[in-house]
Amino acid sequence: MFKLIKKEGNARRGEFVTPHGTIQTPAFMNVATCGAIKGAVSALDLKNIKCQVQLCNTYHLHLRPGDGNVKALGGIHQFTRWDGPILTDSGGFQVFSLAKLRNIKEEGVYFNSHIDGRKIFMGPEESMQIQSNLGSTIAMAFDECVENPSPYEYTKNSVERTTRWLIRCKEKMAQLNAREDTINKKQMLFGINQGGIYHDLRVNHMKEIAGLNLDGYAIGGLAVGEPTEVMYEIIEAVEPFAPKDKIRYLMGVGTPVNILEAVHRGVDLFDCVMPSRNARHGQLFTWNGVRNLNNAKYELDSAPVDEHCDCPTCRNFSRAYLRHLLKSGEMLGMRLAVIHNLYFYNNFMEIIRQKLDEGTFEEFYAKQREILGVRI
RNA sequence: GUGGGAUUGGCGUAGCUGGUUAACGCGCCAGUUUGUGGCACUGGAGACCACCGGUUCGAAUCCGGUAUCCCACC
Repeated sequence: MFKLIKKEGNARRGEFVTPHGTIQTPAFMNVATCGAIKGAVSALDLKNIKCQVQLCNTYHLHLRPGDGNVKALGGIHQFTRWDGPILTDSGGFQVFSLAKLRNIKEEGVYFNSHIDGRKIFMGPEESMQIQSNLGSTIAMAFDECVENPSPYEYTKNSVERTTRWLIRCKEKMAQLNAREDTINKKQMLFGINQGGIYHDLRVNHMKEIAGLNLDGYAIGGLAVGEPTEVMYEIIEAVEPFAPKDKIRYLMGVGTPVNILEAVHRGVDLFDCVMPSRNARHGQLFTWNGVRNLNNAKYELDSAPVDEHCDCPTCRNFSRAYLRHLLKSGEMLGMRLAVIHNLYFYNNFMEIIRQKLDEGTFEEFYAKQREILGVRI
């Protein structure tokens, strides 16, 4: 299902074939946690911003509107009207981000709903059942994303449990895919590497899960507070042990520079809330660096956000207009900003693929890593 | 006309039994945001406390007057 087309150093150009279409990699997944990209962006807009794949969240959709309802309405593709690939995050990250309301046991995790406080339970089987009901293209294994920093012993025990959970996920997924009434009988499953900042735990875990013949391999538990250098080191440590013939996904990352660095180190797939969240707060990514549109200097600036951008926002609207809309709290301001940032990310990935095709990625990497993070 | 109340950074207010750098919200300015509980979070600039005078070691705070505004009554 994953075809490695070309390599330049460790950087990989590939294709990931799914029942909902082929993803050209490296690729960025557009985050639509509750079935919509925050900022009033629908599946119809995704066609115009070079989106290949979107990411929805198991935990959030389970609570609202309920995975049973989504299944009754034909599944997440029919529901959101996006017919391309959809990856569902397992709810594992919510174990981490809702830490104050959780109780982790061998069988799974007891949460309190953030909506009404009601007690809910999610384990590997429940997560797979929910993701099967949603009918996503790719299901993520149910894992624990340990907070950073965590003690070695805690992390070790957690990783071992995450492995046991992964085996249960795989078994449950096989059962569900064999059922008559399953929406997507070819639902894929990705495993998730954990181990905090401990290289030996990371490497051992990756070796262990590499033998399970999963559809893809994610690196989780990074970009959760550790220095970016530590993140890069862990990618370097783990990469040699990730199967060469499987797609690699770095969860939750990151800035354009982070992505560039990770592609350089052999990662194929990304997702991050940063382009959408930062857009809503006025921070826009451009080829010259990062712009804060709230800044007073844009009050009379009639240029587009990025002169080198062909997105619907930049083709039509000025920095001054966007600044005005954002300052006024108009929804349109967020929408136009989110559209720009997601287009920038998706286009950025397209350019990376192009450079890999041409064999000029390393040159591009060396130049852009100095530019993309600067504030302008 | 009489009585009562008000006047504090751009706006709305707190502080008023007198005591070091006058507080808060909004706005403004800047920064943060990494598998999205939250259109968020952090920081900053900005006020001779309406004006004039008095009491006091010391007044945004007490007293007198002036101005403007609000309410009630005639």
